[in-house]
Amino acid sequence: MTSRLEALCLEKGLKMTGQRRVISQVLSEADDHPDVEEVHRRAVVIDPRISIATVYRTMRLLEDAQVIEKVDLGDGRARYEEASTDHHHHLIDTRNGRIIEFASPELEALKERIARELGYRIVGHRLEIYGIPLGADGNDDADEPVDKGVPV
Amino acid sequence: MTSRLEALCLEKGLKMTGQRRVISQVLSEADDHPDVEEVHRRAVVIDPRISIATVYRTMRLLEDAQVIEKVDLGDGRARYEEASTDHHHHLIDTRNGRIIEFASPELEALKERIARELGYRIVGHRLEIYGIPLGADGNDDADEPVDKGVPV
DNA sequence: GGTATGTTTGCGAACGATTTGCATTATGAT
DNA sequence: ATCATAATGCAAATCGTTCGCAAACATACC
Ligand SMILES: [Mn+2]
Ligand SMILES: [Mn+2]
Ligand SMILES: [Zn+2]
Ligand SMILES: [Zn+2]
Repeated sequence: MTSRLEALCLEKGLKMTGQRRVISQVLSEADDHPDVEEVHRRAVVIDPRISIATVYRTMRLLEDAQVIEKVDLGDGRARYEEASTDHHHHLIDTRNGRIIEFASPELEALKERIARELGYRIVGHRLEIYGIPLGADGNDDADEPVDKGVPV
Repeated sequence: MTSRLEALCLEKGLKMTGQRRVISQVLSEADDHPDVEEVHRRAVVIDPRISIATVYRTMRLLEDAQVIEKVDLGDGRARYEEASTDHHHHLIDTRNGRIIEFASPELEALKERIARELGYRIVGHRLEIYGIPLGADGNDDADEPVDKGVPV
């Protein structure tokens, strides 16, 4: 019954409350990039006495503890994913918000080289690509389910 | 006396008000990536009867007219630069916020290739690198002037 | 140059995402 | 079971940004 993230939290010595357990479970079961409202929505299904403020606080806690990572996908809100996933970036289908994950060693190497040539050591970076499927010019299925992220 | 951006606005047939002239001048003279508050601060020096709301509205107008471009550098606010500059990305010095511009044809090509392999046509993309100078481990001059952007 | 018409402005209020103060409740260690 | 400390819920505050509305303005027309 203890979720993957709950175990991680215990390892890190975080005090485990009921709401933290539920949020950990929600995040463990998520295979997409939910924002805080979405996490709250899913958490409330499991236990209705969880406030949005607690979700905000817990997300920050888990982020600080490096259990989850914030992803900025360009819409106004913060989205999250498990930190244990391999490093990757996101291609956002602008027709419907669907997110495709990808990794590229060449890209990582190139970015290192660019920074080095500018005399810098990289401490972080961000890359997103926005696109539409090849050969799709209309805005078909503009209302399909969103962010069925595919694990990298 | 008519600034570069003011000329552009006239070409596009925008109604030229006093405040739009001033904001155009401020943006024409900027060689960095000011946010709206900063544009307002600079505008007020030239003519004190310019409200922040008008700056917000004018930035959006100029962005829609493709006279300026919004840059998201990861701090909470929107920053802007002239749209006429060549395509480039930003390396942010995390010690002091200084911004270094760079362009990389290899990077652009690679990104195209990645998207194509995923079956997508790119409609936009974003990349920023955060770093500290090679051989700088302390946080020296953490309060120097910020964002002396170097034209690409 | 005056005048009508539609735009733009300034102000403050509204906004959406996130954080925070504070009184209440729960956790984990005795 | 007790207790000190940390976490929660709620509402109010914050930050960047947008919006409604009445007043001021730009431009086209006489
Ligand atoms: Mn991801
Ligand atoms: Mn730039
Ligand atoms: Zn990367
Ligand atoms: Zn690029």
